This record gives sequence, structure tokens and C-alpha cells, in this order.
Amino acid sequence: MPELPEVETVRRGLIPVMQGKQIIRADVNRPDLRWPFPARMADRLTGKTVEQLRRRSKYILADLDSGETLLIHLGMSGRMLISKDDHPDIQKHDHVVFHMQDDARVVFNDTRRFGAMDLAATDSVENHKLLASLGPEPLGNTFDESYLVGRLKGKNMPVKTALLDQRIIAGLGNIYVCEVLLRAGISPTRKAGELSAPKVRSLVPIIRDVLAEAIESGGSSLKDYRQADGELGYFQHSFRAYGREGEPCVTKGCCGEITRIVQSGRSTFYCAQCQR
DNA sequence: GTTAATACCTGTTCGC
DNA sequence: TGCGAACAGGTATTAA
Repeated sequence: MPELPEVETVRRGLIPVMQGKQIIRADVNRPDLRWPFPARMADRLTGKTVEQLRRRSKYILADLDSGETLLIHLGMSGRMLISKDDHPDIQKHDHVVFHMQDDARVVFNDTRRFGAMDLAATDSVENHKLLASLGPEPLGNTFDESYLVGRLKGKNMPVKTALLDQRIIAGLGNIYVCEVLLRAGISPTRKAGELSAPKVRSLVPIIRDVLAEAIESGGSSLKDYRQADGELGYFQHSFRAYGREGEPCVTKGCCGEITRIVQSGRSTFYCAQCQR
């Protein structure tokens, strides 16, 4: 569930307790998440200072003063919990615990274990297997109209599937793709390569707007989460399409209703009335 | 080369 | 009440 905006919100929430701070000790409570943890992970984290907390797509990157970078992926159920480092209780699915400088504790909790952590040399981390083939950041400079037109040209797959492809654009997930296509008035079933160039171009500012609004909304939720014992993970925004099966379409002048279909095993929510 | 399907994982919900 | 099936979905892998 955590897509780009949620990951960005988690990153921002972690900055006060992690960036510039030393990891006093790391507890690694199991050998793996989705994949095995790197060798001696606890040792390679312990005593290191987090120089910078960055984000690439849905990955959080923690640059350490040892020259290594910790990659963190939240999968779909991953959460970060911030608390004071004085209550030793461990909840179910608390897989990694960071005991931080200044008496703070950061817990990585992930029920479904689709998350991941790995360590790689900072100076070549962009070549890491998980990052190497990612497309451009949708909020960055290299993502623009001509890029997207070029990448969707000739594509025979549904536009929804194409926008979910992290090699084409990095950071969108099932929820925000539905929101983007609703705002764009494009049916998720349309083949990507059959969309007119103006239609494809129109997607770019919509993608930026949807993500920026969600980040803003996540940011405003941060202080609430900090009060609620510092849980950072996924939070419910109000969506216009996702999860609204059977409810009226909110597009201006549209009297249709949101329907749910399944595309390549994933739920798609859209309005057949105004998305063509 | 391109696209589709499947596996991974567990908590929750739904139908019988 | 209890049980099993379906579902949630990001991504690597396998299949077509």
C-alpha cells in the first residue's frame, strides 16, 4: 500500500530521529523479509551515523558514515514506529529495531513481509539490483511529456498496466494510478500505445498533482501520527476512485458510478461513463 | 522482445 | 460457531 507519497511521508517523519543521528544498536529479529538480510547486517549498522535520509521511488535510502547505504522498502504492510527507547516490549512482526541516539527507538514492523532491507556501497547504490532499472522520478526533472509519449508509444498493454510499470515511471502503485486515470478521463483498459499524444501529455501534470497533493496530505498527517505513538506507514487519504465501487463518480457533470474490474490480477476502480 | 500469469506473505472479511 | 476461500498488492520470476 505504501506508494511514493506514503514513503516520502515516512522519510520525512524519520528525519528528526534518524538523520544526523547515530545508530547505537540494531536488533535484527529474523534472518529475512522478502529476501535474506545482508550478511552481518546488525554489525554493519551498529555505531554508524545516518548522514542523510533520501528516497528513490518507493525506497528509503539511509546513507551511513561507513560508506554504505541502507535500502529500505516497506512492501505493502511495512510501517515505521517511533517511540522512546525505554519500553522493551516487542510486538508481533517487529522485525528490525533501531536504537537511536537521543533515546529514540525506530521499529520496522511488517506483517506480510513483502518489505526488504539491504546494504550497498553508497557511491554505487544507484546500480543496486533493485534500483538499477527504475524509471524516472515522477516529480523530478527527467520525467516530462515527451518522455512519456516516447515510452508509451507502441505499447500494447493497458495504460493502467503501463503506468504501474516501475521501469517506465517509478513510484506509482495501484491506488494512485486509479486516481490519475480518473482525473485524466482515460479508461484504464485503453491500450497505452493507442492514446493520442495530447492525452498522454495531459497525464504528466496530473500525475505530478496527484502525488504532490498526497504528499502534502501525508505531511499534514505527520503531527497526528507523531502524537499517536509515532506510527509511520500507510494512512487513508480520500480517494475519488480507489475503493469506491458502486459509489457515484465525483467528476463534474458526470452521473456515472465507480465500477471495479480486475486487470492482471489487480483491482481497478474507474468510471466507465467519463473515462474513455 | 513483449506481455501475462504466478509466487511470495498474513490478517481480515465473507459466504456457506 | 467454524472453516475455508477470497482478497489486499509490490516486485521478481516464470511462462506464454
